[in-house]
Amino acid sequence: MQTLRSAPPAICEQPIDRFVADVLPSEVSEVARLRLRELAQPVSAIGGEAVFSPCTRSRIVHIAHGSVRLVAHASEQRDQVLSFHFAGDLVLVPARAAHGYTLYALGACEMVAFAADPLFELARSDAALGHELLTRTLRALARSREKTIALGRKTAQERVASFLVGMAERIGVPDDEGCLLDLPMTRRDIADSLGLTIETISRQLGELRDAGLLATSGRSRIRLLDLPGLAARAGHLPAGHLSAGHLSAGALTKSSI
Amino acid sequence: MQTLRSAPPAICEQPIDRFVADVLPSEVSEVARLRLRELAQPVSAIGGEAVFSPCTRSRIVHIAHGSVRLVAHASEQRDQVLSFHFAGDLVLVPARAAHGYTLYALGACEMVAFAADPLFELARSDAALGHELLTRTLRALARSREKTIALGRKTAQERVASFLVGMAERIGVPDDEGCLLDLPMTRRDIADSLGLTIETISRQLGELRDAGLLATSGRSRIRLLDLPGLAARAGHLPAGHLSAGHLSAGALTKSSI
DNA sequence: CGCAAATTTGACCAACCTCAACAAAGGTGG
DNA sequence: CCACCTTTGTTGAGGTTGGTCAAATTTGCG
Repeated sequence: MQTLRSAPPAICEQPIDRFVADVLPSEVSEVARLRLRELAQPVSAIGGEAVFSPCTRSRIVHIAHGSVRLVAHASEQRDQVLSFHFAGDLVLVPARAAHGYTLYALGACEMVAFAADPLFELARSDAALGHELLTRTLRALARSREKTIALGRKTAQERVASFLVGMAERIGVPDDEGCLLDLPMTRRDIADSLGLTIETISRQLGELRDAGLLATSGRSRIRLLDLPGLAARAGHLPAGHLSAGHLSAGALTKSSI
Repeated sequence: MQTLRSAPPAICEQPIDRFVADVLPSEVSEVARLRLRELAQPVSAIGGEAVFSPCTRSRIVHIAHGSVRLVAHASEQRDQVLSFHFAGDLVLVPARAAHGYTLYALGACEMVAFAADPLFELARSDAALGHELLTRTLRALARSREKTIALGRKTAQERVASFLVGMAERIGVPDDEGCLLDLPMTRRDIADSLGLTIETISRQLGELRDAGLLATSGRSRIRLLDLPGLAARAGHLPAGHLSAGHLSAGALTKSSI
């Protein structure tokens, strides 16, 4: 991956190189690569920091290291977390419209940001880049729809179980006795993501613990002891006959807008 | 738009031609057009009919005439309407994954369906088609996020007001005294879309009527008398300083996946 | 070790749901 | 064109889930 130009002495991989490796398909034209490097804008943030406070122009952000939450402001004191994103993901932060949007770092983050419009313009002429953006946007849409189902028609317990199963797929570490989760977000983040309160999150986690489905240790460590049991409580269809389509569960494991 | 091949004697426009006119950018290559005609699958449905009952392969459906609702089945007796779509829109009906999905006609419908995979494959080589699909998918994502905000953090009244404002933008007919809506969906459809019950929809419409914001006549006719007032009750940011970005409110008016 | 922030737990409350009865709409057949 | 009838929508009474407020407890950092 010889993509460095004026190679800065890097201890670890530079965010821009991580972006190239993660997002650019090998068929992307050389001219598009150069244009992307022109548009790329490196961004760092520390935990809790608002990356695009009042986001005035839509942006596409690639997460090289760390994790973030994308928040919509429904009103004073009412935030809705639209999505969580981890290293390797691409996030679309929309410009203010009917609501305002902000991207917050959940911990120290290294990112590469692009103004959305020139990026989409570039995709108009480069089919490989366009296809990559389309694929990721479709994944984001699938996740957003899952969230719609959860918020519209699921109980508090089902929402929490869905959240845990979803996080297990994305950042869970397989383990002899289930799956280990080290959540970078607080209870408030989870509550604002699931349309609940921190108290309800706490109570539901307690119930799932009492039911033997998980064990907690400290603030952020959760061991999932019975993933199928959790999926059942999440109101998911029984697994096993999932189709192998373009957007099947497996395809959703990594990276999305 | 000379896209007819073996011109069938058509009284009105054929669905496939409507699709070509609505969706295909003029730059789409001739070879891609031919391939699209191969993949296209005309579909008709009457009101209430399930178009893809248990949707096994992901599909992209273009609505030539009529309107539809995309439904996710959270469980027996618990449906969530993910989106409504009208003539000119493109809908992605996902294959069964964690939940099952079905597309229902809201009235008599003429559509053109595609298996999603070959369509995306075609977009991989044709940048213009890819860009069109990307643009529409981004709109769908923006709408889905709006719904997430509504379901996660809005009261029943705010949800109903948001719904009305959104429908006004899509199918409202401007009128000397506000905006006239002729809703093709039932109260149940609205309830399943907003994560509420039909009784709550009815009561909230009653309150908005008593507040002088709208007038109803019959089951489906609603006259919106005070759009700014409704937008305020919807919890929207005050209008006026909306950015002109790729996905600003105006750009969302028509067509999406 | 001390402390501020995060989380848990408990008691109470309200928004919305459930169940039930009623009214209106609008299609059908006479 | 009208009476009937089914479907859809409205209204009311009471229950439940999850929210609110407050206090106790834990975490993990300095």
